[in-house]
Amino acid sequence: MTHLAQDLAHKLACAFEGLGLDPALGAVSRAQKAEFGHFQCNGALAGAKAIGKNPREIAATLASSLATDSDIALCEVAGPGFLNITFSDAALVRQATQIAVDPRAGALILAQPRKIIVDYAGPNVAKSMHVGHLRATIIGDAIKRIYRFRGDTVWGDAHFGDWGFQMGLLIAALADEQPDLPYFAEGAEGPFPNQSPVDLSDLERIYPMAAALAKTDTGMRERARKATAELQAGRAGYRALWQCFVSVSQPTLEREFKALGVTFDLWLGESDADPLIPAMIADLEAKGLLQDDQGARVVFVHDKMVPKKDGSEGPNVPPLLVVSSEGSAMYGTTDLATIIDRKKRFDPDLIIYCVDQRQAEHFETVFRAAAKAGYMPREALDHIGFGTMNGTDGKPFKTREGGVLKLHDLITQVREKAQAKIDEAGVGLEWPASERSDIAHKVGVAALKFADLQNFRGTSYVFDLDRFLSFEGKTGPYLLYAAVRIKSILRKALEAGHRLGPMTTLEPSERDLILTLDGFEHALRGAYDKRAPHILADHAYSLAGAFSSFYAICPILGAETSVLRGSRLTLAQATLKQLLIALELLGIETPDRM
RNA sequence: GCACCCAUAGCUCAGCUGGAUAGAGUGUUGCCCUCCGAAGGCAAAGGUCACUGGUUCGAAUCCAGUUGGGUGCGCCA
Repeated sequence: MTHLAQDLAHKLACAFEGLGLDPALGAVSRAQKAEFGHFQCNGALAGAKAIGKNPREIAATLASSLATDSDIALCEVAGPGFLNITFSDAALVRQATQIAVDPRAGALILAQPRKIIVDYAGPNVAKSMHVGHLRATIIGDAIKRIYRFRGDTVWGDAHFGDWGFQMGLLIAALADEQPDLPYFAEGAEGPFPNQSPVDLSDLERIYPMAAALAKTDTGMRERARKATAELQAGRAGYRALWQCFVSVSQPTLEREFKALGVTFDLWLGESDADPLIPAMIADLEAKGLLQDDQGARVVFVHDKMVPKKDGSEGPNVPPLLVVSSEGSAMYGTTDLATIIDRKKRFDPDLIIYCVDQRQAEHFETVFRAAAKAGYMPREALDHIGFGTMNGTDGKPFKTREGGVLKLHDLITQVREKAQAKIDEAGVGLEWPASERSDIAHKVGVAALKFADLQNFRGTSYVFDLDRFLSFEGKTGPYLLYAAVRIKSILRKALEAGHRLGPMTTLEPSERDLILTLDGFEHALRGAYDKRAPHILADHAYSLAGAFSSFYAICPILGAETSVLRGSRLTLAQATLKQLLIALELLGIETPDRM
């Protein structure tokens, strides 16, 4: 599989090299205007500086090197030294044909695949998911799919938040509320009842209450710390109770992931790393990394000292807190032990953490400690942060009632909106009810995911419910609509006995569509290298747009000749294939009709 | 106090190695369904790229500073 842009860049790179210049100058990009041709190369301008020559002369030399190339219809020097390149229709047709027969629609496979773990979503015990979890879930899922598609071996891990002080809080709060439960009896060894004494709604009521109380009530805080330490030390009653918390939380979380079409290869929890902690602490101690500090045991990871507000000096990066003064494992302890666990189980080349940007410093601390202790090199650990979700007022998002919007409610809303849209448009009234509701679900989830994935992950963004509920313009449903129309055409072609045929003469909109198809690999590589799914989302949108323009101008089934019809069917088929792959990599399912 | 991130059209956002007249969507104003699905297409209007200075033939992009906003800063995760 070759690509027009890549081949062109390669040819220009050779020409630059022939002039004694950096081959990287041969990079090309899609022309920004139709009159500039198909691609432009700006390397002559940058190269001119290096060897002190006129950029137009260099550009002219490059142009003459392409003059005899049969793929190039036109290559001209413009302005101060831009090179505008137009491909021949023969080259475009050849490229479209290649994509049409390639099962990967033009996407290459990595020459050197790696083993990668993607840590994403981060659901927690006792907390149902809200809109804030949306990004962590769907961005991580898209990253996983993109990496896997390009050839890496990838494990997605939910990294279930089932450990630490929050568990102690729940235990202490429940002990206050129902002290007679058998789990709380001193020295109780069990067996304990199979039936959980609480359900998720109990936990969701208890947890915020306990967390708030612990902020003001030192007694509550102490009881929770003690419970945390005892749970981690293995107190049977607490372990049994903790198991209940996990078992009532997990199914609800899995329901949400299923609705979003998100799956995990591993559902490991923070607790799974717990057994490794004692040995890890001993190891850190043996390596001389563990130090006593303010009653806790820490690993210092700073590289310099900086002045602090009280006038004293402190480390520029806070130390990793390994053992609290209560003797409990902390967030960072678990994360460090999880790295050891992952290394042991999977020996990954890279671990990607898809977690809120606000935790950047925490991960930096953990990664440095891991490198210092020799568990994983620093560059094999990467935190992919994303911004917070704000309301239209620019402040952290809240519903009108002032609470958080649950993910389940959001999904329900978009699905209902999609259902209403289908009903109102009167489409498919004769379709089975089950299919109509399935379509509504797919359309709704597509809207939800694309609204988020089209933004660069790094910055905070505004959560506007209306935007998520919009199905027009640059939205998920627009992409589905384009795909569904192609499916419909191909279905009708099949019924009428029309066949796909070789590509022939091209209209301008067809050339544009082919050039867009050609850019798939570039977009995929960008999304992969930058760990930024929005680059792929943008390509999918461009592709759907290029098809829609083509569709509006060029009749396919009603083409003037059967040769032309066959050619356009082939182009439509290639477009559909690539669009479906792109959507799948974004985690968006496409219905057959809508 | 220190550190990191951000500032682009009325609104929500793209802008890849610095490159030609800064792009989408939405909203506003037009036009297009006797013809493959109008959740669509075509077009117009709309920007001192927060501000100032610097580097460069050339800066939204790189550097410095200013202003405005966000986030974080050891015993929550």
